[in-house]
Amino acid sequence: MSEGGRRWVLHVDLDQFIAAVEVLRHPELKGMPVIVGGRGDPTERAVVSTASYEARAFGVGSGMPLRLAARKVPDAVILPVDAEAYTAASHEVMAILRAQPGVVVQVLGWDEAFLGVDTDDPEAFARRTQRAVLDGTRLHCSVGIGDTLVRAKVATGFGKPQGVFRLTADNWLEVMGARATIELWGVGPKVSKRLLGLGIHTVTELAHSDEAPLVAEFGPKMGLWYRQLGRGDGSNVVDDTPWVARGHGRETTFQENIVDPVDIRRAALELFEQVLADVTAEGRPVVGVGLKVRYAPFFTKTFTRKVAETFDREIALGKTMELVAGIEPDRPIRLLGVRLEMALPDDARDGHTPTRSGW
DNA sequence: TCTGGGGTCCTAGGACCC
DNA sequence: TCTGGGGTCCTAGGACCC
Repeated sequence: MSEGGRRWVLHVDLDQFIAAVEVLRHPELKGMPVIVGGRGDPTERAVVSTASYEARAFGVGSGMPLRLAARKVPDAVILPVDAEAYTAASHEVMAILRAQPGVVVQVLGWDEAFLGVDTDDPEAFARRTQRAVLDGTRLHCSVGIGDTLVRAKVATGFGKPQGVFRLTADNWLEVMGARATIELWGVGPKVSKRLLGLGIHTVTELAHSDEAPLVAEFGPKMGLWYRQLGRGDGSNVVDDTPWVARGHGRETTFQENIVDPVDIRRAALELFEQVLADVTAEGRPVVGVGLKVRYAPFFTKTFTRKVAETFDREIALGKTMELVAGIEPDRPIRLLGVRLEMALPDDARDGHTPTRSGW
């Protein structure tokens, strides 16, 4: 199966995936600004899931409030999120990726995956993979090539759209070194700010930083991890062990804030039943319950409770309602979430199941 | 402009035990 | 009044990703 050659990591990322799937089944939308989000109603509280490149040209991006996006692009076609359609398209793409010769596939989400492959010509492999995905699904993708997972993941951004880009130890600092740390995968607004507080602005500065201040600021694990991230170093192992969910949750944003305890209890109960159905379908005992409350205007609180390992609905429900009783009275609530943690299956408890950080 | 919904993982600090 | 050292478990909360 193997082509020989050295080990490469490829990161495959579908271009404007959700919008592209919508255009495939609504061909008349091709070339138009398409925005997918919420229930497709820009007067509701919701955010943008994906915008087509035509809409992005107006400054619309994922995570932006739908209301604002609609104002920026008055002519946009706004569609509701259709998770089932995207899941189906995703399965088709992943099946094609797994069919590539000699490849190990680790799925990261709806629209992206790592591929591990031994080859002397990763660019050619990437191009063949793009072709196979396009022929099989009519979807375009970009491919990052790296000698580590981190470098492959970051490389993809330079390949978009429809391109291929390679990042290795040889060109990592040349390409990334002068950039701000927030451009690293896993560094967000908070961490980049705290890094600035340590005098670290760029990727190069992070890569060459002393470990002591990083450890003092972020702890022994994350401190070292961030420096490694700055170097692009880390694992190059693509792990196709099936992902095992740690839990399931449901949350809902109320179009009108709620404050009445009766409404709160009813909403919590409804969410609980939905999550319980998801968890029951997996057949694993519940080991914890969690509640997430977003008070208006924007302040989030989470509570968790451990539950004796149980399948018992009443026990889990009782703990959930204990948490509900702790909600601050008289404060308007805009979001409520219920989450159930599940026991890991026996064969996954010894750390065999992959984790999503730590590479 | 006003911030979804689904997740994961890490850390701090308190309780408790020996 | 001043109070060890080590460990585990649990909860709350922070941060990030797609």
